[in-house]
Amino acid sequence: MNELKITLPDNSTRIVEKGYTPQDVANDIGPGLARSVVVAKVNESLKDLNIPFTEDCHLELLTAETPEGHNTLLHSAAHLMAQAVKFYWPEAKLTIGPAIDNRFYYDFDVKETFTDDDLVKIDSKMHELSKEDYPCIRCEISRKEAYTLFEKMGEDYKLEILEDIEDEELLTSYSQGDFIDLCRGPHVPSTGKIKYFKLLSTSGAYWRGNENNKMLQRIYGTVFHSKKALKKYLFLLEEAKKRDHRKLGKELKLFTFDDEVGSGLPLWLPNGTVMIEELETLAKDTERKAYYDQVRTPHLTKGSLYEKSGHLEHYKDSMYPAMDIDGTEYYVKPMNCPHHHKIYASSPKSYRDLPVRLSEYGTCYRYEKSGQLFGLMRVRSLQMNDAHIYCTKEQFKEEFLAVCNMYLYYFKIFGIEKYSMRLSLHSKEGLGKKYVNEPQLWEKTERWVREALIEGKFDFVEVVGEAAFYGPKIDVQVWSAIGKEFTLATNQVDFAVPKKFNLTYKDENGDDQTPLCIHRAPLGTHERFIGFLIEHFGGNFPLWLAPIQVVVLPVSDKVIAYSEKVVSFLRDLNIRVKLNDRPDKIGSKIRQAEIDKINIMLIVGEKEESNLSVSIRRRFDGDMGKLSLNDLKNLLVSEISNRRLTHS
RNA sequence: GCCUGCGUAGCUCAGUAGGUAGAGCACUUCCUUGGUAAGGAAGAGGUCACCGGUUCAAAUCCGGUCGUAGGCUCCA
Repeated sequence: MNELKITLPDNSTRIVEKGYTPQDVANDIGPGLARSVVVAKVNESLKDLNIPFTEDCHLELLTAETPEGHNTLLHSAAHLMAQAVKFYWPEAKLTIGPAIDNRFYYDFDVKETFTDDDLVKIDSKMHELSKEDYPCIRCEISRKEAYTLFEKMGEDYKLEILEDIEDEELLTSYSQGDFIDLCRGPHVPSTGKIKYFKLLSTSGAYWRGNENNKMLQRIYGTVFHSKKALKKYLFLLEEAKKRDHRKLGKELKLFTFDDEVGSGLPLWLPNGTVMIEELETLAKDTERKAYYDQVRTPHLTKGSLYEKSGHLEHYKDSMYPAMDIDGTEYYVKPMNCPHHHKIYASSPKSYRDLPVRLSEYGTCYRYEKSGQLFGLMRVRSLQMNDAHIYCTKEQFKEEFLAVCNMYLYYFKIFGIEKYSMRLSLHSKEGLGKKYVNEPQLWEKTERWVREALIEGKFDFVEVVGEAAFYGPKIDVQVWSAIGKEFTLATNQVDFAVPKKFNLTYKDENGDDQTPLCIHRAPLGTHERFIGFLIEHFGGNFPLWLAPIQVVVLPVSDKVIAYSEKVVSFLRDLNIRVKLNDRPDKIGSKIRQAEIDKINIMLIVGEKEESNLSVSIRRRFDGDMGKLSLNDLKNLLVSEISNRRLTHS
């Protein structure tokens, strides 16, 4: 049989001779596709374009505009970069060079570190190598051949990688010019396909991501199918920097850090404090409606409490060291749970009392290592929107789902659409170490959580080895403006600690039972949540959340008295209003208000004074004409009390 | 914690064959009373992050500390 049947995505078929390759098919279809195709999908698996067909198959020809094609291009660009690095640093040892979200990197073991000048040098060498258009040649090799080859080349890391590859797996190498790498592929057919790239940054990175291993030199870069797409990506990176909460936090005077206070310890300025207060008000309203009770607990606690809870054992390194008080060790609290357990235990409980929902906006302190600190997203003093729900097994599902739905309720208020729910599970290897050694309980609670999520129709992904030490959890992941991933909110099941604290309730038969505990923080920490909101809104907060809601701008000194009346009228309505009575022109005052991202500007002159009105100008909308004070009141009060989203 | 940058006025930044500092904005005062993104003038403001070293002389060179940026590792 010398003929094969190739089925294309539109279900059309082509009969080709044996020896035909995906690239040949692309050439037959047209020169445009022949040029832009980077990789083939043959019966659902990705293959190089120049591997001949061996059987009848489905074929999809992918350009770098598709996610999988882009991935292949990124990966090939990593090889091209490695080739350029090897040209200048022949002694550099290769490790790994994968594609990641819109970028690629390659880790090298080199004596010196790469400088910005080196990047320029490597970049231009890459362009040369691209112009040479070396074919990327795939070669199947035996384990022994691979071992001999890479040993001869002195590529120690490749030898280590070889040892980890399963015996039966097919080994392949890829070469282009005089560069050769152990790689599974697939790759673009030749280096000429890699044209529109830019090297972005360098950094250190541990071999195999283990901090006990040697630190390697990493170079990040990006590549796209067109110059336009590359420029667009670089532009987006620049735009993202403008939304960075650290930059906006300074510009909008929300928070600050001071060397003499200490790193990771934010000082909340008046504007930022307003936002915290608004968040707490929202949380209190929401929790009151959901039958939570608020509690308060101290910042200091004896070490024995954390020994009992297991926190000292699991998190001692990230707790502030103990202070000796009259011979007893005390710690500043890194979390509120043990205190809430003690509140639960302060009086006997019946099944009729459950669920018990205790909430607190407590400040905790965690000794995050210096390198982990990141603006408001990772801090050492944090205010948690915390609560613990104690319930029976029968109540668990409903309570758990109610918490998940509370997330969604909040997300709707803030217009948060891009997030991902992660079901974080334990790992078998971690039992007795990272995780409490209760294999059956783990299985059982993980099943409950999974079932609850499915029943509640939540989309989620499961990740092994990300659970809390006492149980599985749901983490809501979001991304900061500059692309860092963060856990914004968390919902955790605890089947272990209530037992350690001897928490009980009497069931219908008068027997003691241990409640389950749900730890939840839908608004995470105020620090991180506000950091996220700053970037989410780009500093243009909805009116209810804005530190300064309204600014009154008198056209001249003649109307200052009337302006002050407008201000006190609004202040009496609990609206956060400021008066700009500086002797500047109105244009200058408007400009200042725009820079401060103030939502509503009220322009007041003699015309307005004559009929007790104001001229309203809204950010993004411009001049919106005159309004009577009463209409103004209705507009503002309705928008604020409904927590309306004014703009995205 | 680790790797590599960086740290000059409140903010954004200039300032190298080492010779004790400059701009714009902001701030203060005065003039201007102006209608939807910058009116004008004058003034004040810095132990060049901190500590130590080299030197006749250090913002500049070297070492350390602290802070910060990009990553790595970690995150109850």
